[in-house]
Amino acid sequence: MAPSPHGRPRRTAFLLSQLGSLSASRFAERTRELGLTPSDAGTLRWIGRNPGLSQRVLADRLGAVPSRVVPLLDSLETRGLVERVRSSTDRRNYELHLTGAGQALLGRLRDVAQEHEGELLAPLTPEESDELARLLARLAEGHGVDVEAHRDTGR
Amino acid sequence: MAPSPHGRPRRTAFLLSQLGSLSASRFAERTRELGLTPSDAGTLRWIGRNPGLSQRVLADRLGAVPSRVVPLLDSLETRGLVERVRSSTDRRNYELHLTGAGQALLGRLRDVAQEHEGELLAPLTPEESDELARLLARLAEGHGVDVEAHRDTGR
DNA sequence: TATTGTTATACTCTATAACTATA
DNA sequence: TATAGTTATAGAGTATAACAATA
Repeated sequence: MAPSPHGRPRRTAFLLSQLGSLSASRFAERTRELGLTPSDAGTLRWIGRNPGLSQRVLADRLGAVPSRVVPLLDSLETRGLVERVRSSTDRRNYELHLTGAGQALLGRLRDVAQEHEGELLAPLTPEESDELARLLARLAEGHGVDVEAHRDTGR
Repeated sequence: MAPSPHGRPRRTAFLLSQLGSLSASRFAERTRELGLTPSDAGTLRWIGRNPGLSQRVLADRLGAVPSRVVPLLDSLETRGLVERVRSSTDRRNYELHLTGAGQALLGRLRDVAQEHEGELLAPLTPEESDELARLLARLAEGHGVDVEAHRDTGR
């Protein structure tokens, strides 16, 4: 890319990294208030949208390795948020479901996500927020980032 | 924040996290080709801009703890990129400097950063890139993010 | 023989606290 | 007594590979 009009190099990519990190850490603070890590939150989201999915598929969706989701689900199951049900058709794998408590928490999680969104975009006007959303969506599309994928970036 | 005009919740904050993570990991790939971690790169940048600074100050600038910068500098010093010079006025602390090789590598690092910027913004027109830079700068300012600070987010 | 989920292990990254040497 | 830097240790997070159960 060419330098900016004044000859000073642009740092937009770097700024994007910094703000992305800020957004992720602020969101992690909010999920922590719900007793969840960002990985917990992503897992609840995926199971909520795709009830009955297997651990193998969940691992793929999260961009994680199967052994990684074991302690993740152990923790959520212990807290009564998720259930592992043996598949009757293939007894090797589980069908994952949210419990009632899990669904309720997922609802609160969505509220929290919207609050987070509002706080993050507060410095912008509604028009600017719209424009930013458009530009980021275009950038994501150009780089093949799946907007729906919930690959948690961790902290 | 209010939902988007069509009632579907916006995911701009999440998109920002994802793209920030993408930007950081792509940059890490490029620095790795130079034999540097992102932390190495940030350290070279800070010393290059502030020759003679102490490890304590460097740690503050990097947002790290003093014990963290020890192995970082050990590695850079072993590779002949950085020098630790005992301060003559206060023999407790070091004055950090880049060697000639360190300065040369910092130059290549700047080239790499600009290439990275170009690749990342490639899906946008120049006008859109300008607009994105403006919006992100406004967002950073609103949240008190120091644009010059080089707090590396890690991977 | 292949696949799902599990366990055991190890590796990376980082922070905390104790230590030394100077001041 | 306070500060710069160092070392030792421990913790979080994650991946790799071997394993048991089922297909």
